[in-house]
Amino acid sequence: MNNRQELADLVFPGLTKTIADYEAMYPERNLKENAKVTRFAPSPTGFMHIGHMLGCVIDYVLAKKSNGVFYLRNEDTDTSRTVEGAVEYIRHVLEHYHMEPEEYEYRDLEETKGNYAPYIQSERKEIYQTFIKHLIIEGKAYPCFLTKEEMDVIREGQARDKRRIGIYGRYAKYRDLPVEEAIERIKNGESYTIRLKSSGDFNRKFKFNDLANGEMELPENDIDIPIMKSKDGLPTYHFAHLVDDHLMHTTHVVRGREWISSIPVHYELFKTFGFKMPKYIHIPLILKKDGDTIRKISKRLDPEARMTYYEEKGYPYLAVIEAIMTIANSNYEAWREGHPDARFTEFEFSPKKMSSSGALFDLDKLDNISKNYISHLTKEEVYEGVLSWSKIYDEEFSKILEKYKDYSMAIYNIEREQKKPRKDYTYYSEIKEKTWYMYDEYFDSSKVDFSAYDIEEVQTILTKYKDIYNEDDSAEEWFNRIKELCTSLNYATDMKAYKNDSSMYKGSVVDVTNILRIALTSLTTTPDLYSIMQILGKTRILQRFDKMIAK
RNA sequence: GGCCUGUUGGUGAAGGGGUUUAACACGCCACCCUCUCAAGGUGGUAUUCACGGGUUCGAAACCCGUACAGGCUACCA
Repeated sequence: MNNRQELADLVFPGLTKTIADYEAMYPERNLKENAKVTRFAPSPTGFMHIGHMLGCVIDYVLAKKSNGVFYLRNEDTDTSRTVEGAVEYIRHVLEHYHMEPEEYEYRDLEETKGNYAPYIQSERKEIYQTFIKHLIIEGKAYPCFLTKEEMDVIREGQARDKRRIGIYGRYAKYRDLPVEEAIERIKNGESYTIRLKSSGDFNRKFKFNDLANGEMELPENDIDIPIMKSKDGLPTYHFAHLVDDHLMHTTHVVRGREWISSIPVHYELFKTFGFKMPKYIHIPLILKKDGDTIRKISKRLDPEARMTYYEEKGYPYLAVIEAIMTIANSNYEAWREGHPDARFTEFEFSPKKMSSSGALFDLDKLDNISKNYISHLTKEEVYEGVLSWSKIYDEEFSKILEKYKDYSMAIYNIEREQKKPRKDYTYYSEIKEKTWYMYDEYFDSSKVDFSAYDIEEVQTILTKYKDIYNEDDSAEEWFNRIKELCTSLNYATDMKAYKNDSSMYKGSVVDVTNILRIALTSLTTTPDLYSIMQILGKTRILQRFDKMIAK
């Protein structure tokens, strides 16, 4: 038994499997050629960012389009940051957006699916340790006894001397410590971390091809990065990435641009083990315009950074995905025009076409997409959408919706079933604001404001209109009747004539219809009045008129 | 300080040496249509691709500098 073996056994006693054992346990996936294996691998911090969502959607599209696998992995190696309920929240979001992973592990449900389990990193500790142990035996990793204070001193010194910061070269104090001495210190109970014994040369460059950014030239890593933490023996992100994506046979890693600077580390790690690197797609950061400056969207400052924002507002989930796809590939919109009914996963996503600089997430654009999307739904779909939204966010309104189902659907159907439907609902939370006056529960005649008009004139018009109103009128008959009323009261029916010489008239049809509109809805702007009156029905109409006349 | 990566309109962007007088979409503005809105229609919205040099008959596109912006530089992911 050589010394390094003794050290490895001391650090990791009782590990029974080898790397080869694990590789045998998790064999190649049996997939068609070019099938992509992607993963959504969030840290359970309890919230989800629009940037995470971008990555997640890309992962999903890549896998679905190629008949590959999209799986969920819980990256909880930082135990101090894990938040209770975070995984449940992620599950909720994936469900809400209908992007359920094919492989996952939900501890709370005691439910695991997939042949590469566990999918929770904290449950994979022994696997990582087996790989690290191998490195120690090979002399490619070593225990480091640097304390936090010592490292602070090193860093400050490096900063002062304008040198690169990090534990490398002569700063790696323990990389060449005699193995016996390391064994001795561990036996004495000293705290240590395991570091990679880097063999890279910072002055040497290597070429790396990123699917989104193309080829880049990066310096080799020469930093002895920590691969295992002293606190709990869990690996750092870099090492978990190596082991998991190797064993789970991930083909494409989608992650934020901030990871580009870690590529040299990952490159060295994969090279050290002789594993094939997955392909990488480093996606742009999502930026936001703040006054005159553009900055990274912030979960603290920008409510729209959090995915909860979109649910609370009631954007249809597919509208949000459409907006995200547009950010991902700007040719998506053109594709969508040609394939109005295709699912977004049919789109051939091209990493090369991603913006390499940051992407501004434009809420105006989202609103437009969402409006368009809602306008093309059926009245039943809109009803279902508002109902399920209001059940969570506006219980009172949901009761009303349930009570007046057909009536509500009729409202949503105004100018809907036509080639170019109305677009006035941007998200579900807005629907109540735009339709409340249709419900007697919300409409209040005493709050109708006619101060812009002469009240006696209003009452005359309403009284006269009541007499001629016929609920069976067609739209044309309805309007003709209003015109007749106009003529008899000296209001212009022809807008051009009225504009030419308004002094000849008391007002125009616009005044008359608006008076009717206000009396019935209390608003000056509504969708087509005829449709509204058809839906309100005779009883409600007469009731509302009478209340105004009596005032 | 070091290492990377960017920079095309109000926004997302297309374009990778000459059909670019810079596509498309959103936004904005004007007009038209019109019972108010919404929608729709028509037109407008970068004489120019951060700046300075160079290569070339020709550059937004290729090369070199500069400026600016962003990321990383943790026993966080």
